[in-house]
Amino acid sequence: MISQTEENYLKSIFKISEKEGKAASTNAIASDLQTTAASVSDMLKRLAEKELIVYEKYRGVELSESGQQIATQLIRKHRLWEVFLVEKLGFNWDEVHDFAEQLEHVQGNSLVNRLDSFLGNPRFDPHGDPIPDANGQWTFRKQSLLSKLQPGFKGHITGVENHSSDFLQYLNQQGLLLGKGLELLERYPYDQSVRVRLEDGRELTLSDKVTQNLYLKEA
Amino acid sequence: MISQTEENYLKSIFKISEKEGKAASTNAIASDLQTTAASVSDMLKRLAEKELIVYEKYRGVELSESGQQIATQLIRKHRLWEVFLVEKLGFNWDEVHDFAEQLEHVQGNSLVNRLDSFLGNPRFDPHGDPIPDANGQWTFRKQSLLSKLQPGFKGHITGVENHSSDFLQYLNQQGLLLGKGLELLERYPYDQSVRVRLEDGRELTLSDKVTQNLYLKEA
DNA sequence: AATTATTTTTAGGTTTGTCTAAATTATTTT
DNA sequence: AAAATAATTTAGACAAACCTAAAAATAATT
Repeated sequence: MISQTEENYLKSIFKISEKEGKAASTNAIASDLQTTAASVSDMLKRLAEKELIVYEKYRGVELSESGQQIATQLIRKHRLWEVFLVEKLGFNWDEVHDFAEQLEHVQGNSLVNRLDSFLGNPRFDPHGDPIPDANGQWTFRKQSLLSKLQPGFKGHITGVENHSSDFLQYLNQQGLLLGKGLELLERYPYDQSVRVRLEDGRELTLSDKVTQNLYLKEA
Repeated sequence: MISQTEENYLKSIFKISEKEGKAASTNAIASDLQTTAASVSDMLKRLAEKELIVYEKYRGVELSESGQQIATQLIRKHRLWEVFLVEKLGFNWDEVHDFAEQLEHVQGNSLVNRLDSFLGNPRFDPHGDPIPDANGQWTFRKQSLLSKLQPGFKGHITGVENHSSDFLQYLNQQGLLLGKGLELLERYPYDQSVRVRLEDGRELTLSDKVTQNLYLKEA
């Protein structure tokens, strides 16, 4: 058996390893889970004993095969529940994270698999993040940060890098929702802000802080 | 803040007090929660300090006003999730208890209230048990155990007393589902078994063990 | 290379929830 | 009413998950 706390550690290690592309450091985990390095050190010993991670003292930590499987299924559950909360219960995309954080710990494969069918086997969650299937397979998608694209680019919004509710609410206000089409008109070198035209004809100026957190896919 | 364990104690005390009609004993709680009397004694002290229960040493325990509110909301959540699992995800009524037992601990009023709307504000769960509303109000319904009814009675199935999956699966097999109409033809005094005719014309003999666990309402 | 700074681990302690065994209180039986 | 039985509480321990403070190891700087 694996506790909810242990599950959260595995998820955190997965997330950090993925982003950094290398073993997760004790401090990075502590900061992600809002706890102390000492607590993390403690826990890593336990997780290593259960062979959920590969851990060398002072050298950071990576998930083992079984740890990776568990983390993947947690992310699957988290994101499917987010789809449920938005699609079926009518929550906004900035309101669902905390609920999903709890729901992902509910045990039982038949539940998550039936939920998947009920939702029509969605491949992406309300933030555009991919949902692994029951076998842990990911759907990949070519998408680029708006900050990396050139004027003249036409495409639609496919995801966000920053998931904070502040940012999501800002996007809501500006009508920058998932799937929305837009064209990149111009980039101002001075502050890297950009001018875009939405599919409804509206024109907006977006700061670099926005463009660095918005993913788009070519039309 | 209140832990999941504490929540389970409150629910157990609620259930026992309701059934026995008096304060819950330490032993009854221990047996219900599959733990020891010593552990219960420990926990009762903590719950009393938080004023969630009214507790007099050696005299059993009852819920306080706030304890009762929490227990009621837990039951509300449990039963609404059961409706979801059966109505939306297609589970059988004998498969949903363990999932609901986990889902009931998910925190956040907006979730349960939106779930309630999504399900069409059901007043009864898949076992016929009433679902309290957001204010903790219960819907009452006149229903009688089949064992207490007289030959000639006509009505339909409204609930079960025993919630074990064994019993629920037996009812499934016999087609004795919630809402099914039936007529009580005869009771055999020797073993208190009864002969009934279902709405589809089929006739069945039911043992006292069944009739003592099946609720009916007059047509 | 030596010193300084940072990161990580260890040591020791707290809280929650559990247990067994022993002591105490309540209830039932004789 | 006394004795026996049952129920409950206390005492003392343990594991999980956390903490602070101190020690040790690694990385960065001079």
